[in-house]
Amino acid sequence: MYDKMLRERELKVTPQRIFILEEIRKMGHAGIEDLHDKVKEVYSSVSLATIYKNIHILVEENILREVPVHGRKSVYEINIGDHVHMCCTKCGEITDIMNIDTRPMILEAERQSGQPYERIAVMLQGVCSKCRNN
Amino acid sequence: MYDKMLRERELKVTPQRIFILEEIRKMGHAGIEDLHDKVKEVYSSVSLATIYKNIHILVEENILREVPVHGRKSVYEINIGDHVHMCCTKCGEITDIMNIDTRPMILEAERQSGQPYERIAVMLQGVCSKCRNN
DNA sequence: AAAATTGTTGATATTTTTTATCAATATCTA
DNA sequence: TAGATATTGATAAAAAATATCAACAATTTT
Repeated sequence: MYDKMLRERELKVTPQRIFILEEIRKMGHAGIEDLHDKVKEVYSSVSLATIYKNIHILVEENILREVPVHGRKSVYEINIGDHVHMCCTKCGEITDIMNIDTRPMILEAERQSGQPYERIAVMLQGVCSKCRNN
Repeated sequence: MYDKMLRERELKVTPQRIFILEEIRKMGHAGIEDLHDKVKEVYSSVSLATIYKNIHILVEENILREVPVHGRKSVYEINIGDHVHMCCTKCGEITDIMNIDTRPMILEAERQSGQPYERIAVMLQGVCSKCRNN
């Protein structure tokens, strides 16, 4: 699955790398430290540097995307294109909101400024339904 | 000007603090290190810790806002409420886009998820007109 | 206006986070 | 399967952020 993506970019298909990608997909959004912990469960000797190096190269190659978060460290997700994020101001959980079309906002910005935009990152902040009901 | 905002929150009005706020307003968006350099020009002995402490408390008190940026450290701006940011992928400059209404997107998200959102942060990425013409 | 109170500053130490280095090893190519 | 090349893991180094605390400044109280 990720094999092909890596090969296309001439990145070597190592078990650690595959595991990192699969873990991020499972987790949805993962921080460096979370990831390191998860990977260690299987590759107990994995170095933190390996996590950093992989995250960097995978973001550079557009396989992952960085999601910067207010007040804490970035998390990373599989690059599935632009979409809206929500961050709970109480528990901090980050979730995707997939059904909001961001193109109208991009088009409006392009119309106003006369310059094209390649990407848009939207982060909504509020209390999630789980926290709201507790 | 910032005196009142600080007093209302029972923060002491120190020259360093005022200068930091005025400098951020002038610069539009400032990173910690930029700020430290600017403040040092006038208060040559200002400690980096003072910059950090002020940024933190001023963000907490909603006088400043953090603007997280992909691939680098956050910058900070005077809190003028939600608005769209643009970051040039070539020169890195961050600018405000003031005339895009973010409420429709918030309303749509609220309609879909049935939960309220207090804030929205939008970051557009593209090559700015200055870079485009060079 | 001086004294008391309280918060802030600056200096520095410490911690945390990230990057660099490099030999050993694993992946891939031919 | 051998050779070329990239990746890993260990660790050192650098960079970024936070904690500590005495001296000081802003504000409040008297």
